[in-house]
Amino acid sequence: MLRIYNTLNRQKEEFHPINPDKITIYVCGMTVYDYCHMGHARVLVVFDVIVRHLRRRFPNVKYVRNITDIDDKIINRALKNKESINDLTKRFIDAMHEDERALGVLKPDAEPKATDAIDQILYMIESLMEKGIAYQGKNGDVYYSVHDFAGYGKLSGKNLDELEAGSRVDIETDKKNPLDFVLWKIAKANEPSWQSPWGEGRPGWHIECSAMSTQHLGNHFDIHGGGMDLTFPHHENEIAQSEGANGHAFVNTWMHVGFVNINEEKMSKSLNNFFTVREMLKDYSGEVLRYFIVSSHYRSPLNFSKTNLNHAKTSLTRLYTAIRGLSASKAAMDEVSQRFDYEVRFNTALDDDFNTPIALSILFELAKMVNSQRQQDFDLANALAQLLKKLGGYIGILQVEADMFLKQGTALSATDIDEKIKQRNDAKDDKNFILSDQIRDELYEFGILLEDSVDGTTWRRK
RNA sequence: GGCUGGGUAGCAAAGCGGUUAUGCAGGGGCCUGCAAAGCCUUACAGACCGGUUCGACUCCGGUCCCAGCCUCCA
Repeated sequence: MLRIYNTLNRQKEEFHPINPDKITIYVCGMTVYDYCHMGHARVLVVFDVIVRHLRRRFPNVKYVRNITDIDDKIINRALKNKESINDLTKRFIDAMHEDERALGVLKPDAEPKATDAIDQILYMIESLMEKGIAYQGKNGDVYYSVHDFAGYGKLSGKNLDELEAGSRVDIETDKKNPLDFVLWKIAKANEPSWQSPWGEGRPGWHIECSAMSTQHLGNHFDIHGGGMDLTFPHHENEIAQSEGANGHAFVNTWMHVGFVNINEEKMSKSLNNFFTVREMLKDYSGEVLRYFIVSSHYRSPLNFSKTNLNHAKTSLTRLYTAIRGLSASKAAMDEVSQRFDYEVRFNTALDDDFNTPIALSILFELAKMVNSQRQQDFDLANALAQLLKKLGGYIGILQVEADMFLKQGTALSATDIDEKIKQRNDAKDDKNFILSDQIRDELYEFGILLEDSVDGTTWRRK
């Protein structure tokens, strides 16, 4: 039984799909005006893990993750860079796709762009106008009237009185209420714009997600997710727009991913304390970044540091070391999967609100079993190693050859290393341990670690 | 000020009203020419103060501290 923490009710709930034959999930993706940072990476990886699990649990899952490609920040950045908006957004969409691949993130079933959804956006705004929930201000902008939607605040646990009491003085007199938000913005000179019944303009932030999710998944769907900072106002406003326009329950389960922190502080653009994915990929493989992300629960804060990234690398090395040189038939693997409870426990962990730390701990138990059986029962060790690799695949790790992971990124070529190993083994045969240790130390300086065994000497990067 | 979360061993990170989380690091041992890897073994927790209970890290109340949202943010 799958249980998911629902922000709407602030508790874990049994997941009851609207239609078990077709699970529907929408995640708010990037606004594409810059490279993905680790916070974006976390959302991408977390929902990748979630969707992988849903796909094993249900026959058909439709996963939609949008791209917001029109927005003030995009316009400003394009102006600053002296490039067209199209060039800018295309560049960062491509970069995002590269980062995703490095992180082992599978493609969503649909990846709609806001600029391709203008018709749906206009249609939705018209519905809101007809129902009297939206109005056009004196400046021409179209606003959503929060007082005309009864459920406003139900997701973020806010109520309008408190919000107004705490809100900063807003001098914008075009709005009836300071909390009203823009649905359609009248274009200024040289801004991209589309025709609309209210004048040339562009969509406000929030409406594109209501329009795209409805377009791809219908008025009512199962799961909607994003970073925790989207709870308010973005998701609150989406509910107001969609339920206001459609007169229908919008989303059953709202999921929010915790922040990536640096020194106990949220990583964010405004604090300028962010690290981009591609920056980190210079020093760490995408799989290490991915492991780092799944090593904590998705709702907990994730403290970003080199130390913690190194921990992730060490942990992953242990798992790869366990499966190194082992393989078994599917039949043998299926047999051990039945005989032991690792797979059941692994799935149970993921069923409990996608508890990846517990799932990982089971992988380590399995690794220990593999290692201890290597001498005792080699066939069993092989089969268990295969199972370990399969379970890793459920969360998108352990899928490259162990040697590739263990040897990647060394300064010396494999042939040079092999030559050194041969020299060392000759020295060892002559009992010249001073020389053999010297060669080993020399390689260690290059980040190469030697391991002697009965089958000979192997190496891996430190 | 209002509303959310959270404070777990040296570090990271979970579950759980009573039984080993897990990984790294540490101690002891096996293995090794010595290492590395691996195995066995061991120590180290639950911010503070009360309460409930036969028994609380786990439930309840209070105190302190931290983070986040209330403005663009994943």
